[in-house]
Amino acid sequence: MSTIPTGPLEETGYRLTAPRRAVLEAIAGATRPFTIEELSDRLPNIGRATVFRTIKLLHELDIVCRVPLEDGGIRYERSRSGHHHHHLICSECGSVTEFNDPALDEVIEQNATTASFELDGHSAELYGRCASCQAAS
Amino acid sequence: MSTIPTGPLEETGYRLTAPRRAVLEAIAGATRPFTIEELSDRLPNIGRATVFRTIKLLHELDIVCRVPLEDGGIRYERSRSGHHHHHLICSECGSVTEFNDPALDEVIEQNATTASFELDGHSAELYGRCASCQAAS
DNA sequence: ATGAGTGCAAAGACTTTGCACTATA
DNA sequence: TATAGTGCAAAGTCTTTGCACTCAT
Repeated sequence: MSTIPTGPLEETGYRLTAPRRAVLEAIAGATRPFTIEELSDRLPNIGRATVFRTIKLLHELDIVCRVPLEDGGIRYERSRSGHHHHHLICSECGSVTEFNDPALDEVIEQNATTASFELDGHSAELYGRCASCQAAS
Repeated sequence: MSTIPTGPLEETGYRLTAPRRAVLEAIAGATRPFTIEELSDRLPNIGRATVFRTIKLLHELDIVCRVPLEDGGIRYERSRSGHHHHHLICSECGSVTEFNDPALDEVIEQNATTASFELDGHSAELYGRCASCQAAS
């Protein structure tokens, strides 16, 4: 079970309320990137608006990050502190696996430099079929 | 001025109608990635639903592709035939520049291979400030 | 002529907002 | 206790759908 990162909230002057704790726990317990709806369903005692507001806040504080899907949909997941990563998204079972490759980040930075572009952030998502779905067919 | 690619529509058995021509022209004339709303505003005589349906169709036929923005928004642009490319998206002026880097694609493929992932497609977007916005500040 | 395509308006899905109430700091 | 945060319901957005009509083939 993961630790719930309450620090960033308190440190930034936000109040640590029961609904926020509940959202943080649900996020910490999530086994894969989730939609607002899934999160909200898991938290029936918390208003949907609050879930939206909380996720928006956590996203601003970099506690959660967005996972853009191929169909334009969006999921969220806990940010690994400071470690930027990318995703392997299975279009068959929907599983999302993280990976990290310094070479990839480097190539991206090189492209930005070449274009005289001041890089703030980037996203790289790979879409296809995961190993288990391949094995299953 | 770019040529309007009507071929893919006809070849696939879709009818080449006046509204579709108009959408294709608007796309060909676009100087930067557009939203459905912008496109629809440019085509006041065409029903919004038709614009949605047409873009959906063109996206399936790979005539347009999605440009995912950092804030989760989506824009579209003409696909360069067969040439997968990536974007430099300026968060200040909103300009989108394409780039292409075989090294980037290669690193991505390597990661997929390492993870035994069957790669269908990928997206890589770089967010930051373009050269002119840097110069302007 | 005939069925794909269209426009309109209604319905849906998703997200935000207003406001009175609650509870943290 | 002062005010950030919450819940609810209403209001927005954005997108899709139903249906009768039109038009490309």
